[in-house]
Amino acid sequence: MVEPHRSPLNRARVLEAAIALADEAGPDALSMRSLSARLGVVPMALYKHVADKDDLVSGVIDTVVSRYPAPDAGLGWRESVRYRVHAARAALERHPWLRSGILQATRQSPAVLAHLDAVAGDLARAGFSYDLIHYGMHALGHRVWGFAPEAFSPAPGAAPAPAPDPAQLAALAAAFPHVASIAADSTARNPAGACDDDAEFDFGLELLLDAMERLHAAGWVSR
Amino acid sequence: MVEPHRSPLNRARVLEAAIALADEAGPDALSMRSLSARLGVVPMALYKHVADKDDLVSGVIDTVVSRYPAPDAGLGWRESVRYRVHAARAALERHPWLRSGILQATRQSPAVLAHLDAVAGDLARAGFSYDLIHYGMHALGHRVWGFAPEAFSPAPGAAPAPAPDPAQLAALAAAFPHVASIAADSTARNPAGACDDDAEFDFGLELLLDAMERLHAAGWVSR
DNA sequence: GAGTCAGGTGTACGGCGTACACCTGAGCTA
DNA sequence: TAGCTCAGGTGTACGCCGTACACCTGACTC
Repeated sequence: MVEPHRSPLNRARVLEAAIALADEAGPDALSMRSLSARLGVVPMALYKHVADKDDLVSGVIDTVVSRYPAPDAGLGWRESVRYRVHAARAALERHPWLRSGILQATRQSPAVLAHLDAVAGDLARAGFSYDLIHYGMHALGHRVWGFAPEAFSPAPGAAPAPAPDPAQLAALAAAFPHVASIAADSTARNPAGACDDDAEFDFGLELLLDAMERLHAAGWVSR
Repeated sequence: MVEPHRSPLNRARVLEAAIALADEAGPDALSMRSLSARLGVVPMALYKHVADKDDLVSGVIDTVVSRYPAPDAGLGWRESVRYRVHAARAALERHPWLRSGILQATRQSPAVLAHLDAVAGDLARAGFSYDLIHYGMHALGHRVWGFAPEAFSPAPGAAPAPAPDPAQLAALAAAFPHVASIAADSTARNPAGACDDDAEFDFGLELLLDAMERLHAAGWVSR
C-alpha cells in the first residue's frame, strides 16, 4: 500500500512544504490538514515534527528569515541597515503571506532574533549607544521586516476597490474632504492611481534613519 | 416561554454586547456563538443585524473609534495630532483587543476614515501640502491608532517571559550580543526591567512629527 | 381577513486544531 | 534468535468555528 521506503518526514521537509503551500495558496490555506494532505500523510503525523500550529508558522518564518542575505562587511551603517531592511522587503515580495505570519507567530525564533541582532550590530559598530539603538529600533518597528505599519488598508490582499459609484464617491469626498484631497493629489501626481508603496516605504525609512543619525551626533540619551 | 416583550435586538445592541464580551474575555472569545449566547439568542439571529463576522468586528471598531474625543479647536497642528493619537492610545488601553481588531477588520468604516481625515485635516490647516500629508501619514502608520508597529514581541498578550534558565540565557547573549546589550542597557536604566512602552511610543511619534515639520518648512515634494 | 415581512429558530455542513490510543517496523540488546 | 524499545505514521473522536437554508411567528398593513 505505502510507497516502498518513502523517506520519513522531518521538520525541515514539513516546513519546506508549508512554505510551498503558502506560496501557492496563501496563508489561509496553510492548515494542518491541507499540509498533511500535500505530504501524503495523516494530519496527526505532523505533530511528530511540530509542536502545534503556532510552532509550524514560527518555524516557517524562521526558515525564511534565516535565508536573508547579509550585506558586504565594508558598508557603512546606513547602507548596511538599508540593505537588510530591503532584503526583508524583497523576501516579503516573494512570500506575501510572510507578513501575516510575522504578525501571527508568537514563538521567538533564532533567525528572527539574528536579524534584529544584525541590525542592532550595524548601529553598534557605528558607535550608536544601545540606548539609542533600542529606541530607534522600536521606532523602526515593522519596517525592519520590510513592511510598513499600514494605517489605511489593513489587509493588503483584500478586495481591490469595489468600483464605487460616483454619487457615493462624491458623498465620501464631502464627508472626508482631506482624505479625498490626498487621493486627488496622489492621482494627479501618479495617474496610475495607486500609492507608490516603495516610495512611501523608503520615505518613512529614510526619515527614521535621518533622525537616528542626528540624535546620535547630538549624543541623545533617553529621558 | 420567551420573556414577554423582550425588546428586539438591533445592530447597536449587538455591537455593544460584542464590545463588552471582548472586554471581559478577549478577542478570541468573541465568536458568533458566544456572543449570541450572551444575548440569549440563537447564533443565526445575529445575522439579521450583521452581515458576517468581519462586519461584526468592523462594526465594533467603528463604534469604538467613533467615540474618540476631539481636541480643542484652538490647538496647534502638532498638539492636535498628538491629542488624537494619544486618544487612540488611551482607547487601546481600555480595550486591548482593539489592536487585533484593527489588524483584522477589512471593511472600511466611517469612523476610521473620519479619524484619519481629522489627522489629515490638522496638518492641512497648518498649511502642509497633501503630498506631504500623504507620505507623512504613511510614515506614521499604525502609530495613528495608538500602537507602535512592534518588531519584537508580536503578540502583546502572550506568555510573559518564561523564566529562562541562566545557562540558556548566557548562550542567547553569546549568540545575539547586540540584543543582549540592548537588554542590559535597558535594565540598567530601568531596574523594573520592562521596556518603557510609553516613552518608546512617544519617541517614535515625536521623531516623525519633527521630521514632518522640517520637511514642511523646507517645501518638500515627493520624488 | 389575507398578505407582508422583520426578526428569531433549528438543523446541518464543512472546516479547523488537536487529544489519545493504537499500530508498525527498524535497530538494538541478551 | 527472541524480545524490547521507540520513532514515526494511523484512526477516531471531540469541541470549536462561521454560516447556508428552510422555517416559524407575531405584529402591522390594505
